[in-house]
Amino acid sequence: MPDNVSKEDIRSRLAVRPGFMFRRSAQMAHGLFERGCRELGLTTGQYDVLFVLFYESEVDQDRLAQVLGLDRSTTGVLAGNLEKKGFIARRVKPDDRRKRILALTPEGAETFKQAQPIAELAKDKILAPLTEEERATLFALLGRLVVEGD
Amino acid sequence: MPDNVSKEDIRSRLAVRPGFMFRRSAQMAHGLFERGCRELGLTTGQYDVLFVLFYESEVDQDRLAQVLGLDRSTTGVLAGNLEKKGFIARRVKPDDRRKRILALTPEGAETFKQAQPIAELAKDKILAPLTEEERATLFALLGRLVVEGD
DNA sequence: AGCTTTTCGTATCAGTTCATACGAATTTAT
DNA sequence: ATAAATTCGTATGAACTGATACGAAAAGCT
Repeated sequence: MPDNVSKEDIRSRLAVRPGFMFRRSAQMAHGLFERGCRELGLTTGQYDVLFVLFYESEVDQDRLAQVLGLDRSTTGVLAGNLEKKGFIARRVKPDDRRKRILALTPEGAETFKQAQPIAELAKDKILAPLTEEERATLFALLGRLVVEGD
Repeated sequence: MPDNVSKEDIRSRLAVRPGFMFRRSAQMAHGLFERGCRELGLTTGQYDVLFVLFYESEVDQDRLAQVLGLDRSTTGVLAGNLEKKGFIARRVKPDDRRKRILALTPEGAETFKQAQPIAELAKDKILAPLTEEERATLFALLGRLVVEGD
């Protein structure tokens, strides 16, 4: 147990721990997006759901969970909050009554479109310190870590 | 609103969004660590606190929050949970009675030591797909995104 | 058909995270 | 020295996240 450790020392120790750096990155991206989206009342998780629903139809909760890499409980909470806000609608799937089909409402689609420029701005701010090439490198590396199966 | 979008399409759309990829990375690291640490009853956030306290002494909550990049509420909850488990002790700082000095208990230090090999193993698993050089690149890039000020 | 297993969504509980607001203590300004 | 502003911790409320367990529905098996 060393003593007399400077702030820089502890910071550099933390800076090589993947768990810590990933949490900090996610936290920073989350904060930037949400501060920009404050007036729309959209959280990052909710934006992700609208994102999927905007580009894909006939999505049930289980599929949504798989695509977003979430478990069923979390997906249910997210969908519930979006339904409360009137941004998505849930209906039982006729062929398989265990499943609920999710779809954007007109308000949900409209809100998603309004959030697009905010999301772009947040993305730019987050990645501002990196060149185009470095951004590509970063996403390529992360893509190899984040495996589909989970 | 395009239709007939394949699973790969939506995945590749998500794969270039920093918010999404950072969340997924953090989620993966978090899950790996916590599954390994199950029997110790340590979460990643709690491990981070023990990590700082192990290498630094006379840490008050505000300083801890700064180093870990957390706000005061979160830090208070984390410290409270660790205190309940008997892993840390809190005492009022004599010079400034607004502050609480945090310190590892012997049990806390012991548990941290036991968690070390688990943390190393999780780190190896997470970064397994990358070479040493790629890992260095990744941390260098992330380090430039995660700014100290916030 | 009838029984078992699997799948999908939900409910509950715990932990993390932030925003906001409040009380106590300190510091600064007048 | 007294008043105002700032700082530190806490309390409350909301959202995200996973684990576990449960009920309903579908699929598989005998």
